[in-house]
Amino acid sequence: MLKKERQAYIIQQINIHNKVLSSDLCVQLDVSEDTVRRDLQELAEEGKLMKVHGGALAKSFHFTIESKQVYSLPEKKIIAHKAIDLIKDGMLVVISGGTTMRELVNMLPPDLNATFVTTNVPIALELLEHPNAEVIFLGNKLLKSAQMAVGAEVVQRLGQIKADLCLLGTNSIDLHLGITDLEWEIIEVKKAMIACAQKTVSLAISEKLNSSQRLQVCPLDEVDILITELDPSDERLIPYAKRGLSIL
Amino acid sequence: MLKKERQAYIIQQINIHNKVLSSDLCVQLDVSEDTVRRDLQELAEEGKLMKVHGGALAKSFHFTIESKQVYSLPEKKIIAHKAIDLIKDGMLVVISGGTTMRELVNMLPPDLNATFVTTNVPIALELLEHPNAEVIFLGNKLLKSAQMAVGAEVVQRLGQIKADLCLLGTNSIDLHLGITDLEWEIIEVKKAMIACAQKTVSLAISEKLNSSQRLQVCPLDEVDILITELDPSDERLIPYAKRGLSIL
DNA sequence: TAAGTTCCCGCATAATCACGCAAATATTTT
DNA sequence: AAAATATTTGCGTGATTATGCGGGAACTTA
Repeated sequence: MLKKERQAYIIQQINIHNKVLSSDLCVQLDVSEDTVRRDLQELAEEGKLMKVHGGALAKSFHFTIESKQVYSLPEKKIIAHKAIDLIKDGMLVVISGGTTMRELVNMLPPDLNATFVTTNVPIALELLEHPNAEVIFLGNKLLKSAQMAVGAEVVQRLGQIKADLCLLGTNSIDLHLGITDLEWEIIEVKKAMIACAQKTVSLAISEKLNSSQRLQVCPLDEVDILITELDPSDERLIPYAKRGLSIL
Repeated sequence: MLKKERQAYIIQQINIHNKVLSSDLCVQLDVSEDTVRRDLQELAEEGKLMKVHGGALAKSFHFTIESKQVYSLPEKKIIAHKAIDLIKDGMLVVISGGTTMRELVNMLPPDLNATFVTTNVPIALELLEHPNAEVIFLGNKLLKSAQMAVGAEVVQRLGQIKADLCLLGTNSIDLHLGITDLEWEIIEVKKAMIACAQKTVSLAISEKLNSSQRLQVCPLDEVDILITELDPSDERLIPYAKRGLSIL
């Protein structure tokens, strides 16, 4: 069996199970543990997976483990700042959750007169502190992990809205699947958010570029603008620009 | 199971429940307590959580506890404690806003399995921290002054609910007008809350007795139970008892 | 205070890893 | 096609890591 084949098999297993054990692989592939380990190491260097003691995990684990609850990372401030310029007086803005978004809300100019629609509780609370923002919370059952309202009711009500802008906190974005996320219920809501807005903006710090989770929120061509903390000319962004996204 | 996998699971649990017990984890993950403890310690060193005797807490939990002590008047604690006894497993509870209510939510026993309906943002956020509570947020336009959703949409959806209990944070209560409040939009919602519940409970600290605002929420006879920090035999409560309210 | 947990420490065991080397295999050159 | 070169693989060795267990200390709770 060829090396490439083996590695393809490993990736496949990772995609299915989100993890592999070296011990399993060396039986399935009929090679020594060393070989498996070397394969994993190589794949890890290519960023295809995450090597750990005893095997490897899908890259998505990285986000669970490294869940930076750090509120104000400088990167997030930069992103927030860029995004704020897109919001004009009188706009109706649909806004998702996440710490970047909270940062953004916090930085909104006090004299801005816009209406915000959200399903995320901390964001709503933050928006309430703004002197002029009108806040609409689409409620329903709340999802604990994301602190947001989810479900058919929310999706339906989003369908009745025609927004100018959709600001999307993005967990993972890559060229293949576009924007992806972890939980089905979140996907549903985000999809509806995108659908109801004229322009969709994805806010992602650069480390979330070229990573993907299991479930697709939307393909790349449904995203209009991509905002990262990087300079638009950064090479990491070029493939996205080629796909027609505006980069800020 | 891989170590990182375990740790990811722990982080997930922390994100959902804001806390974990070592004893629970070592059953769920099928490892010894030592291993769990070592995992927690490691995660604590990385700043992902906060280790405490018996388990670990989310890092944010600490902050919320500290900020909570600002509004924790002892009277409110007493009231909250009395009210909690009314909430049983499986109940559907409609709950309004206010600091007393926040105190109450904070003190809910972790093993309580109830569903809560609210329109108040900080209450919703607090409820999300509870490990077992199901939270339903009825959303719409948010009223800044009360940090809650108001409007016809909310009233209508409350009309579709049949709740066991309505916990009402009360600004003013007197013998003539019953419960009163300041703003029209709040009144509307509170009325609907009372109407949809089998039992209405008014939570008020004693200084709010015998005071009234401009607008009536409901007359006294629509309130079933009145909870204050006073002893039920206190003379200030006797007139209310005579009007048929249960006093706790 | 006393009982029951939980924690901490060191140790033993087993699994996993890293490294060098030589054999096997693949690729390029002649 | 043969030789030369490069790459890949497996194995042995010793180092590193992960885990469970015992015993005593520290903490919690009644």
